[in-house]
Amino acid sequence: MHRPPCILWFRQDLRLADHPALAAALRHGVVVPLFILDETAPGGWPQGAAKRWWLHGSLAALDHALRTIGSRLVLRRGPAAAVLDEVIRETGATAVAWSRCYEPGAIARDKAIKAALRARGVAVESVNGSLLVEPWDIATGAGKPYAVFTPFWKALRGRGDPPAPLPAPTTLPVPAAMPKSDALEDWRLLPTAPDWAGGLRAAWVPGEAGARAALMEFLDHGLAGYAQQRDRPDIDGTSRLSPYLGLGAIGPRQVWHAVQSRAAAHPGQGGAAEAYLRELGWREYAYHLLYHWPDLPERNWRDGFEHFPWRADYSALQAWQRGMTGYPIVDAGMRQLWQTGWMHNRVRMIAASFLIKDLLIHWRTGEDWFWDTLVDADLAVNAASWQWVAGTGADAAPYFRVFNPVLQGRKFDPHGDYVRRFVPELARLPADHIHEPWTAPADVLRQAGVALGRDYPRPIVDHAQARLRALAAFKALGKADEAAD
DNA sequence: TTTTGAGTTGTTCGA
DNA sequence: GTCGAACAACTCAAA
Repeated sequence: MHRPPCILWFRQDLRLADHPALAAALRHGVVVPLFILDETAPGGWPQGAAKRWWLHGSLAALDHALRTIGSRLVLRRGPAAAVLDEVIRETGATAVAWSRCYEPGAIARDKAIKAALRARGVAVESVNGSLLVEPWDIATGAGKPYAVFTPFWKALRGRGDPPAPLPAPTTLPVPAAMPKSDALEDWRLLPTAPDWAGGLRAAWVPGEAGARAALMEFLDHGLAGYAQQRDRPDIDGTSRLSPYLGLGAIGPRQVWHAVQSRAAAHPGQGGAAEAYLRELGWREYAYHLLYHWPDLPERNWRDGFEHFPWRADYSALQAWQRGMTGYPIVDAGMRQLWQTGWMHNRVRMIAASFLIKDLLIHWRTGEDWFWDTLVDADLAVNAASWQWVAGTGADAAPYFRVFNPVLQGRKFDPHGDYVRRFVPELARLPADHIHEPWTAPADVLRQAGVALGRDYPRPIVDHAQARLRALAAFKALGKADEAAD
């Protein structure tokens, strides 16, 4: 007697280890692993181009991993509810399991699907597979969501370690007849004409095995120096786990426990481990914010910015996007993003500050660009981070904090190696001039083969002036508020 | 209820 | 060259 199968609906949890929904599906006996490409998904944030590339690689890897344990991935395209109905009909499944998503569009979709399925007698299990803590499961003493990070982190950290990660199954029973599957290639998630993904392929191995390798690399070579070196884009002292966390090739509980056990074995690394766990805490906090303020990606979290005089300067925006602002650390970051689908965190702040404060362009414009170009594009993290830099967000930077791209470059890329890597036309400039080529003596420029305005742009704005302009605009905002009151 | 201390990531200026 | 203060005020979280 065959038991009816359970559909495991993969979404942003494309892995086999530490997968509570998979464990739940397995308790039913037979499992149909399903991924649905739903390009009509509600919410207004269709997956960006770089993330689609990442998705392709992650799905290929997941299918491969499933085949090693006797199963395979079923790919279907269409509205999620309709596709689920189809697959339920085809397989006779009596249950569906998934890991929760927290984007407002996904919540609405899943709620409707869950109600419809249960009304028809299909069991639904939705579980937490992607967060250390459910956003509704942590609150201030007054029972409200946290609007400041530090107390949020203290509360989360104070809970001790999250549950230990679950092992990956060694075998996955399949139904007698597996439903048909689309061919991944037919989904055209990869760019063609032109194929701009060469830099992404060189930089990344999507999928669960790639995530494990990145984690090991970080534990062996990044963790010990993390507290000091995470700000150094030339050294790459970060974990580079963000794209894997984004589609769930690895989960935060796995990362947490791996870091903790490494720190336990090397007592000197306790401080570094805490610094890193705190960054996981920021990811959690972004989800906390998005859940409780679902319009975080669209609207200023902090009131009073509705009438801020953002500039519409298309040519400046384009210079920023293309890495042609004339500020080497900004341009290096924007080109790293374009080429590899990722940017070092410190440089993200510098580049974001430049767009918002130096160019006075709306943070949503930057949010959109990052959404399209980042392989780790994450609605919660992206929105929370842009709002933080803009000063419109929770716990935001004070308005007078304006990054100076020259000082930041000197401080965090002291030899200029990061700039040299991504702005090769400046590669021969010596370190003491590489972050402000426009002040380099003529003979230094000549020897380095740089003619400003020809090989590399002059600065599109004067930072000192732009800073004053920003300070005045943000200050006027406060006054306008007072006048309105 | 009121009070109090605190709040990711910076820069500039003047002593 | 180094160092502390100013840059604003506000709101949050907890006692």
